[in-house]
Amino acid sequence: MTLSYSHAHQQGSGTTEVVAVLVAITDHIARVLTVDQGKLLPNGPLMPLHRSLQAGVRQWVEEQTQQPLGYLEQLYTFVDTNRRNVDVHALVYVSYLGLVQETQMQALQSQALWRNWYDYFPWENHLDGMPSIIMDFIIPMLLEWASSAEDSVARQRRRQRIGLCWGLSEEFLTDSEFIETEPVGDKADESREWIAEHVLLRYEMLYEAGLIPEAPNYPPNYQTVQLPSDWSQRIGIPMYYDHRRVIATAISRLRAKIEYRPLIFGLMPDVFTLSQLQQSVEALSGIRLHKQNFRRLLESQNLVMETGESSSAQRGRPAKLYRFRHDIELQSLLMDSKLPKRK
Amino acid sequence: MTLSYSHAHQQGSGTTEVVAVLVAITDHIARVLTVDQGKLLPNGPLMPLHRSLQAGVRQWVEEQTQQPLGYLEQLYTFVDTNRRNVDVHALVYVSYLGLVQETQMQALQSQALWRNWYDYFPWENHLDGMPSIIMDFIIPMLLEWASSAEDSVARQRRRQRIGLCWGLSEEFLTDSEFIETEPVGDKADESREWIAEHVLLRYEMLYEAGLIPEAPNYPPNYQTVQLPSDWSQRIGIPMYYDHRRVIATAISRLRAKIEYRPLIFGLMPDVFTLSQLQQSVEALSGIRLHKQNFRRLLESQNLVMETGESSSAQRGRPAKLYRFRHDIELQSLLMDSKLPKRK
DNA sequence: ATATTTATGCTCATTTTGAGTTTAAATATT
DNA sequence: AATATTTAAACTCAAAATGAGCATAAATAT
Repeated sequence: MTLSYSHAHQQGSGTTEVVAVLVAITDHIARVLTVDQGKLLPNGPLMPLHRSLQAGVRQWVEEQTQQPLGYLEQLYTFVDTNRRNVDVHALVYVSYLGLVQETQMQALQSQALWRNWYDYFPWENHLDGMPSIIMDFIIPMLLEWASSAEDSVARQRRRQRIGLCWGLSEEFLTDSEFIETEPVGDKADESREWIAEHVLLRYEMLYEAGLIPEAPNYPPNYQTVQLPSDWSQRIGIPMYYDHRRVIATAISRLRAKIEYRPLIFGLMPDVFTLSQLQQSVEALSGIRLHKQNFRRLLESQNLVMETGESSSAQRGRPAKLYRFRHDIELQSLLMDSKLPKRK
Repeated sequence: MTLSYSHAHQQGSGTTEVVAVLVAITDHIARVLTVDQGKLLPNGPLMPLHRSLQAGVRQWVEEQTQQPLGYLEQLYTFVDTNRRNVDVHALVYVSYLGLVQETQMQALQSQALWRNWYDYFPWENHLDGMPSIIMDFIIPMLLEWASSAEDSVARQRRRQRIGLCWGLSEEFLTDSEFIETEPVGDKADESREWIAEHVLLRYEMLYEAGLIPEAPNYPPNYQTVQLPSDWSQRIGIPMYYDHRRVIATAISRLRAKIEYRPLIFGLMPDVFTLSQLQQSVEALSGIRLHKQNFRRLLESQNLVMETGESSSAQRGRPAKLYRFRHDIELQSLLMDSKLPKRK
């Protein structure tokens, strides 16, 4: 099979494909498994022999990447009307999120590659503070886009959306002359809250504004705007089809769900320190957490137990080693919920 | 088209269908729109002319029920390997959740019918306390099922699952002789918490235990069990294919999401009292809420505004009338999130 | 020896939550 | 007409959860 995966499945008689976002953490960096020089996610057609969608995902992922998988959950189903089979039926593709433990990572096929997921979404990495690209480029571009709307209501709506998606204050976004009012600097940084799990909303806003190479209206044609010549570098690696949107969907789901379900299970080795655990959660959420409160939360959840041993630390005081309590696996998988209690 | 919908689409060349769970509230009762004597959800094949899955859903629903729809969100994608097209490809069907305002409900086609959703899930209605069917029949049957497992580990796991899904205490479920130990009565009722959004988990447990007519292993063949002769009445109305599971998925999603997104928007008339709003939320969640705290939550969210008028009450003090603040529609659609704040 | 680094235990003010009580304004009953 | 009943809505209060910080412990680096 020397064809690139981007064309290998075009001629199938079926109309359904599966596509997988596999996630693992190595060197405190969240990564996704890609094929075809990082331009595609593992994918393949659903075949008559597959007894379920999951079975299809597992077969194609293993065939294309040699990577065995554990936890797998369905994400979203897309239709691509640009890709049709011989019967002119549009292609339907069902996306899945999979988690891989570092210790389970396999020697991969040549085409398969684990990539830092922030290579595709540079603006989502706030581990060292808000990346400069947001205030330097993204927000000014988006404000141009907002100003290019038809009527003033639409303009105001877009500005409001920008503020909510990117965690900026209202005043900062009120009518156009935002440069003259104030030395902006730190004022904007802390005004509202950056919500980590809004990955998909942010991606879709950039897409809608024509700032993403995959978008049909890229580059945008607002009156005054000029994209920097190296824009396509700065805005992250483009992918074929809508695979970048699929990754954004996966990150959104993961960031949202990790707050109320112990999905992090599926990404950690058997034994770990609490700092390693925290760093893994931070790698996913893209923001730093308060160490003491993180530990308090963990204790209250009763998810981990000490092994009795300590890590042979590199620098400071050695940390105790922990493992997940697999006896409450089920409970934790179920645990959800906090309705305003019944009367 | 005189064929029942259950057979109308069998011969299509495509392999993808859409199926919709439309929800509305009338007389303080949550209802779903059904076709074919309440045995099916509106559904139809995805066709080449449809430019999106949503478009397919809208077309088929309007054709089969005359019901126009507003809010629509994707639920989950299933595969039915028992239903295959001419190319032997298994049928893939994508399910959607739609919300309909009472004022938008249309005169329906003869085959279409709005049904109380608790007709399909009698055990999910806790508006007048826990329904007796749970303690009288469901739990004893499920404990039989747990006891029928291979080894003692599996038995204990099943008992634990039962407790978590149905909100029962651990002690209540420890080894088999639960009848001899205590007069059970009220002890079990309050021991743990009933989690409203676990609708799907509960349905799937009943299905797995063979207690649901749709299940392949129904009726179950545990040694001692005998289902009451009117069991299939008590356990709710069966549907064709897995459409009951699709409804369970929809209720789960709705109950979970209503806690952090103002989906209730899509089910209310333009103007309403706070009591009506609360009764609608209760109709969905199946449990009663604390009135004062419900109002406090609403105020803090800033979702509604007074109209200035009052309702001409039937009985007691007239209530103020409110409407949703459509100016913050976007904000509310976005609003999520509560990560343990970044350091 | 002393500074630095990492881990971990503990405190404290603020906010959120669960669960009342009290007062108001209408209709129903005697 | 007087009183009970019903629904609405304002306010109180204790317990729990949350955000943020200080203090101490146990290792390595200078």
